[in-house]
Amino acid sequence: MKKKLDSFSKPQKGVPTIAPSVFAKRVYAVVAKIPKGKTMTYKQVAEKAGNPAAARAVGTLMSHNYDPKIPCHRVVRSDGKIGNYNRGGPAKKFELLMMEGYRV
DNA sequence: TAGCTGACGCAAA
DNA sequence: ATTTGCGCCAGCT
Repeated sequence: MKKKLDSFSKPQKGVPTIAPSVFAKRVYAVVAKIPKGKTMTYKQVAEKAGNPAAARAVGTLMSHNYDPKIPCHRVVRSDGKIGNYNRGGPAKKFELLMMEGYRV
């Protein structure tokens, strides 16, 4: 009994892993640093990542990122809206934010 | 290499 | 206050 996890241990090519770009790593680091109960806008994350105008790029990276270490649900839009979510849609994101203490 | 798309942002109407 | 258009960068075909 030592197999089974084989397919789970190795990197699956079917996973939409994003390119290991420098900017991407910056974004991941910033998002991972977001404190619980707080929310950052894509613009803020982009700015911290080093590109204040790469808000779109941040969203693109998040959409391709499925890493649980990246609480992308804490990243919201500057309009005050929640934005999108690749793990169940904006509804799930809304629940998570409320669960963590997000208030309008 | 060039073009299109996209979890955004902001300005103008 | 809401809707439309344009610009932005990164990634994919």
